[in-house]
Formats: sequence, C-alpha cells, structure tokens
Amino acid sequence: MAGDISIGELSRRAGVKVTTIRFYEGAGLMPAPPRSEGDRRLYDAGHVRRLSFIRHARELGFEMEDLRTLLELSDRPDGSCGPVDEIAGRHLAAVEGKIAKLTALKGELSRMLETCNHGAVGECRVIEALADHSHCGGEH
Amino acid sequence: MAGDISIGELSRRAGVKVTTIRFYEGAGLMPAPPRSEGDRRLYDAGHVRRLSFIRHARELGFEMEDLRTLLELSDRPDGSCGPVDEIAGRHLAAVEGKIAKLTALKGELSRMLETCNHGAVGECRVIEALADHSHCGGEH
DNA sequence: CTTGCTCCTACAGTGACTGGAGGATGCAAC
DNA sequence: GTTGCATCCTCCAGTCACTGTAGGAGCAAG
Repeated sequence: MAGDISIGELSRRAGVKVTTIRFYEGAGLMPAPPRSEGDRRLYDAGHVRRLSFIRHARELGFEMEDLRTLLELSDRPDGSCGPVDEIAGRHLAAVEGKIAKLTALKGELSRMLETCNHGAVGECRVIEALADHSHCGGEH
Repeated sequence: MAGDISIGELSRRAGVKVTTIRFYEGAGLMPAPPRSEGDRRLYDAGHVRRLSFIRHARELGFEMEDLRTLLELSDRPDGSCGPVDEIAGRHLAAVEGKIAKLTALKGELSRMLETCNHGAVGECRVIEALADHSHCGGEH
C-alpha cells in the first residue's frame, strides 16, 4: 500500500514536468504530500490519478480556475454533475468560437499568400493586406 | 502637414489602447514620437498606419517577434518579399495545426457531454472521461 | 479658480508555466 | 570511505502580450 513515488517518478507516470508539479502544489491543484526524512515529496497512486486528470483537462484547454472547480466536484461524488456539464458546455462553446475565428483567419492568410506575386516588398500583397484593414470586416 | 495627433486620438483611430501604445513603444514596435512642450507624445498619419498594421497583424495572431521582422521589411519596400511570405506561410501552417487540434478537442468534449446522463458526479461521464486518459490517443 | 479630462512615468499583476542558482540527499561504484 | 552523479530541495526571475494602478502634471471650459 505504501508504494511511495518520488516526484520524478510521478512526473514520468503522469507526463507532467517536475517543476510544473511543484507549481501545481503551490497553486492548490495538487495537495502537499507527506515528506521523507530527507524532505522529499512522497506520492502514491491517488496522486498519479489526480495529476493525470489535471494534465488531461489542461490539454483540453480548461483553465486552472475551471480545474479547481472540477477537482472539487470530483472529490464529492454524490453531488449533482450539473456544474460539471455547465463548465464543459461553456468550454465547448468557447472552443467552437475559437475554431470559427481561426478558420476566418486561415482564409485571410491563404488569400494574402495566393494573391502575392512574390516580387519586391513594395508590391507584396501580404504587407498590403496587413496594412489595409478595410476589407476584413473588423469592428471599428 | 503638422496635424498632430495625441496618444488618445491615435488610440481611437487605430483601435489600440493607450497603455498598449506605450507598451509597443517600449517594445520597439512603435517609434518614440516627438513630444510637445508639456511632454506629450505627438503622432501623425504615418503612426496611425503603422499602428493599424500592428493591430491587424496581432489580430491575425502574428507574434511580436514576427511583427518586428514584418515591420522592418515593410520599411524597405525594394527588398524581396520572400521572408514575408515565409513568415505568413509558417503562420498559416500553425493556424491549420491549431484548428485540427481544436476540432479533435471539440469532438472529445461533445462526446463527453453526450454520454453523460446528468445524474450524480459519481457517474458523471465528463469527470470519468477527464480522469481516464486512455482513449484519447495522447502521447505517453 | 475649480472641475474634469487627458496625459505622464513607473511599477505590479495576469496565466500557466519554465529555467536557473545554489545547495542537500541518495545511491552505486571504486 | 569517498567520489561522482542523478535527483531532489527552495527561492526567485523570466516568458508573452498586455492590463491596471498610483501619484502626479497639463490643459480647456465654465
């Protein structure tokens, strides 16, 4: 039961850098674990699960603030999962918004590159397009 | 010709906050303009163009480092626009990569929300999906 | 002369880490 | 026992692209 795990080992198992683990501890996402006599952090399998959860959620783009709530909720398994769905739903909408923005942006970049005749900067369509803000529908 | 523009007016015309303009000056993207007797910055139409260029490029997601190069290039209109195309092309590839990542992410989020039966956190599919890292093809 | 807006500098804070300095610990080989 | 190396510790500064605040000065209108 006491299969103690060093911070380096935890780092390898969860795929999170050692410094980042310590940062998460300071930020309150990971608990301060017990220490060895030589003051080293001693983790267990529960910490690996929690850190993997954090890593996965961060990869999915959840902010640390969301993560704090998500972790708190997952610690109390008998509560309603409504707030969890709310956070995930809000995040999904944000992701969809980002995709839409990036797709528009990609269109503008492609257009810029296609119409450029690759001569001198003076006639560069890319530079012109960047300077001329008028045809990209920006608010202002 | 001397239609002097205050920093606030420049801010309104280019759609960039006053503090951000001063930040750009410190960062070397905007030149330090002449000053009035009362030590206020005096801009002209050229500054409006340059700042609009910067704003537009930033909106398109170019980093300040890229911007420095882009601005330098646009100041010498007789050079080749090859480097410009290179920067824009690199950026386009990055944008396409981001879109792909976000689309995968959107799929995972949707799947999580769809399969959740909205009961207690203990059975919440969203929490489970976040905890279980195995089926999302993450490297590790 | 006062009110209220704009402007000035200088510096701290954001989010989510990352990296380095300078030192302690742990363990294996010699 | 000691040498050497990897790993660990804390603390703090830096990253990016700003944003916000404090504390003051300039300037035009009423």
